[in-house]
Amino acid sequence: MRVTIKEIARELGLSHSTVSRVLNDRQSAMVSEATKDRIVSAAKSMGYRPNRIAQALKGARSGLIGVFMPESQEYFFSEVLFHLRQFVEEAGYELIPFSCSPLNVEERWLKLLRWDLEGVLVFDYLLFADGLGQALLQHRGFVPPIVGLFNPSSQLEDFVALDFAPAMGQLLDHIVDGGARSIGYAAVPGSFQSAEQRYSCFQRFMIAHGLPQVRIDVVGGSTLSESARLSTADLLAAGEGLPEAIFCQNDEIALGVYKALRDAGIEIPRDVMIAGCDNVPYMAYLDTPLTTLSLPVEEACRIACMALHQRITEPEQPHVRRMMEATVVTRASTSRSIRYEDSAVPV
Amino acid sequence: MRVTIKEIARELGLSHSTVSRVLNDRQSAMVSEATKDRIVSAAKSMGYRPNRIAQALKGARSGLIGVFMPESQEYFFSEVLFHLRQFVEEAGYELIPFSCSPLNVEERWLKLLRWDLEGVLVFDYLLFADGLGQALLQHRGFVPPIVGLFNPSSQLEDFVALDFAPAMGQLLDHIVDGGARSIGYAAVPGSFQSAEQRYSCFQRFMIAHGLPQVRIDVVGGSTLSESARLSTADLLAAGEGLPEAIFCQNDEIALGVYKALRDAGIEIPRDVMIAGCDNVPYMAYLDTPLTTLSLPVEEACRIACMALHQRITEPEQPHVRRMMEATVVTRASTSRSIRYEDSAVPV
DNA sequence: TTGTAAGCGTTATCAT
DNA sequence: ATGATAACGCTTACAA
Repeated sequence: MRVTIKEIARELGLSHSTVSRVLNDRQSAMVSEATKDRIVSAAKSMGYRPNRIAQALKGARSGLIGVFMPESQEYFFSEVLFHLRQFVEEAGYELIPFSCSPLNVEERWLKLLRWDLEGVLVFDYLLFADGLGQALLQHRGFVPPIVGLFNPSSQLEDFVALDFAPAMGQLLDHIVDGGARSIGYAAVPGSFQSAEQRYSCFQRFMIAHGLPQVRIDVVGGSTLSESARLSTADLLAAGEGLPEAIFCQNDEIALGVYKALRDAGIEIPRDVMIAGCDNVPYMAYLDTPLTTLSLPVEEACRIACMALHQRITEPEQPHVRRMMEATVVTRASTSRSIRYEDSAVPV
Repeated sequence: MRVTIKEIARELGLSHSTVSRVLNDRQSAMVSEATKDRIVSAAKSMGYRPNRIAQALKGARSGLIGVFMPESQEYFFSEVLFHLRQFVEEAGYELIPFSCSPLNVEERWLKLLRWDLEGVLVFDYLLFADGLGQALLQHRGFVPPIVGLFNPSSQLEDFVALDFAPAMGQLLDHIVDGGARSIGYAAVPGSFQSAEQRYSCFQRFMIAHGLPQVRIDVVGGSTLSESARLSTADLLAAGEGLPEAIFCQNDEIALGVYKALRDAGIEIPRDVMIAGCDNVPYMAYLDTPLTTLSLPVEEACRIACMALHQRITEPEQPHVRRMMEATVVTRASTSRSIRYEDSAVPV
């Protein structure tokens, strides 16, 4: 059996409240040194460990923070999870991730809410897809503080999101400067809002510059990279000619496009330039390193965790609606003349 | 405030036990249809959600399973976490990850034990480094069922681990068949047991075949790939000559080695063959796709979760000490003649 | 300085 | 068919 404070109390002939006092160091000031010592050493020798479940039930603090996230293997999500865990644990909470697919969002969200979490971090483009989020948040009953992640048009009161517009502009300028006229946009059709923001940036830029744009739909395949490789191979087989540059919704897609082109003997960036998004570290090690948009993921996670912690401890603080900017990491895949070694961006 | 069964009871002029009965569908057989309906609809309209913390405190089941894991950004760990979460959630639990660094293993382990988890999945080479694990498990007090992950020499009663020996043998045969004589082993010095198993396989093979071996220590740098790239570049600068093939402890290291060689104008596999370990999917998309050892991660996670679930529900079952075999994924980075498209292994 | 008792939200065993 | 009550392990007024 588990060792409880009652056990210790019984063993020592004390009451369990005295034991609790000492072990929590709450009102232990007024406990005699003698009994204090007895209790501490008994606790140690008996292997006492406070029961967080009981503490959570009693007190206001459960010490748990939830993450509501898509069930995805993309590098981006594991990177985010890594940093969130780091910051949440630093702040003395434990992080409990709830993943969901488009099919069970509501079920999982309700499951999450059962754990009386102190706060929740939400990839909220997911929650708000199809207005589902509105419906969910209007579920009656208490909902803990929520901080939204990475949705620039978040409906939530607190959120941290990314602005791709400036970086997209710089990147497209750089690509056009390099001599490309027609530019393709490779993406999974029907994507989420944060991705659509990138697409509308792209469209506006192309129209403003009077350049021809091509949409490359990434479909089929088992993984994102594989989908992209196959879709690009199909495009090549169709023989309709390629755009002179391709911007990809993320680095996984860029990798598949890259591979399909290389396998077809197409030179990058000479024949076609490629750029991705997310700055997946592996992409810097390709024979032709990939230009990409870099997201301040760690910093965003830090801010999100701080915001949540603050909302938990001081509920009346003003909202946190923080936009952060992506930056361009120019590498060889878009650089026809100079070969940039790494992340230096000549503006 | 949160809606509780007491609230509902008060609202309806019933006792909270009746409400509980109905909402749990336990002894609700003997509750009149009328009140049953009233309770269910009241619960719905008031937004009642059962409090898992209270349920956990009362009953035996907390519904929580912990993962004790290193604080690492390697792809392998996020892959494992992804699959564990999937299977654990399928079985109706929630997964709560506890990451730790070598510096705070004990502290984190004790934190974990406070959550009266129903079971724990442990990367136990971590727990058992320096005999710490033995010490930890001998902490007095109740310890929940534990299943060890990926440590072939696990001290735990239940574990799932990987056997690299057959795959290592096949891979080295394949490399030697391809014409390489001297082979390097690139690794971070002072690694864990499961990595050391690979190294001793390598050593035995090389000695048995009378071939010269080179140890390449991967040190410095901020990420594993970067360490490997720098270490390899140093080796090249030293001008001592390279081995004809290099086996790398994992794919991240292989990627860094690959990049250093390519940047130096060295052809792969013509001048030097490279192989890695872990089958990180990105590595299949390099200009010269990387040969690697593929681990049955998903299957191993499935078995580990099943084993834990079984140990929880039927504690008296026999131990699960399951070894699974890695397989060779032969790709172009070790294939001087034929270019293998993907995973086909000609034995 | 220490003990008693109430209560957190449940479930479960009694009564009624 | 329903209600009263105890219990899970803990914290915390309040009493002694």
